[in-house]
Amino acid sequence: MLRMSRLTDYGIVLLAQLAASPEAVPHNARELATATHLPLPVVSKVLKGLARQGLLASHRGAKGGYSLARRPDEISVAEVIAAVEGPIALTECTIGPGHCTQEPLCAVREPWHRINQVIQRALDQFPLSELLSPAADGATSSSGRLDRGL
Amino acid sequence: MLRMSRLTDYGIVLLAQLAASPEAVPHNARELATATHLPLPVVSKVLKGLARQGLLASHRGAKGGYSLARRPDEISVAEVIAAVEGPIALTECTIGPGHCTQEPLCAVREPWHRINQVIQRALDQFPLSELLSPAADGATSSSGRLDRGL
DNA sequence: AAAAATCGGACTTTTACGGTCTGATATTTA
DNA sequence: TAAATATCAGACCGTAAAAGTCCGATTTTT
Repeated sequence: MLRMSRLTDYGIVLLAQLAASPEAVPHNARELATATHLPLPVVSKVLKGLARQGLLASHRGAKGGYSLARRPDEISVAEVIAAVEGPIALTECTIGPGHCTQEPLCAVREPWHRINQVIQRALDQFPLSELLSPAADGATSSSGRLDRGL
Repeated sequence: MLRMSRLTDYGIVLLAQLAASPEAVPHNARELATATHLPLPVVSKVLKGLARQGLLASHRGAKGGYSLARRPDEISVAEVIAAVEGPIALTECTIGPGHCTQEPLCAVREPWHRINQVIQRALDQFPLSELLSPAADGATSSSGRLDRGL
């Protein structure tokens, strides 16, 4: 299935939500949870991770929350994936030496590395800004816009 | 980690092994297991799956075994992945409607679909035959093909 | 008839994912 | 200063999927 962790998907959704909101005002986990219809504890966990990896700036205390650390066009999908679930590596040996017991005998290690690079490159060039759905256009810029219309 | 199932890796290794040997004669599971240093039951399981998906031709009985169903340059990495672990789908909603409860509200479903296509296309154009040749210009040719059609 | 294979599937074990919870710390507000 | 509201760090657990094993049936060759 070549699947990506669901947490990563949540991460993308949350970042997209933040990117869609015009102001630089931090949004807290509760807000984002209701806006995205995701359970609060999960949202909290994901945001924590993204903040630690430097994709989000966190502001503690009352009136605190999270805001994008960079502009949406300067954050790539590859970065988000790597932030949530570690480096992009289709096989274990792609991470680095010593992860696979068959390393010395393996014939396809180097080719896998090439394939991995292809994907890495594709995701590197996919900025967060391009994730904003064309259906939701920016005309509704009056209020917080944290409500995605039901 | 964006990781791929280990079984899929085995599948690639096994197919590469078959592609490397002068064709015609079928190779049985035991042979391939010793050649690739993988446990026999696993090899057997993977080969079965690949045969069922039409990537391998199976020959039962004594002197039987498996052989490639097509030429190595006519089998793509994408096909192998799909054969072992189902369709390439980064998120559940990529498989088809009805897999994700948040479908109607989700803002990033369509963008994910685009990303998925990028990867799909890249893997589609990566033939098994390119897994054998020791690189050289593989990376450049791959990046040359890497065209995100948006 | 015997040997050597695949075939189909059930089965067990293990890992890791998705999700929850709690206590500590920082910041604002009254 | 005290209370309220956040993030922060991490442990914790249940389930599901992955990884691997095994067996009986079937097919083919010798």
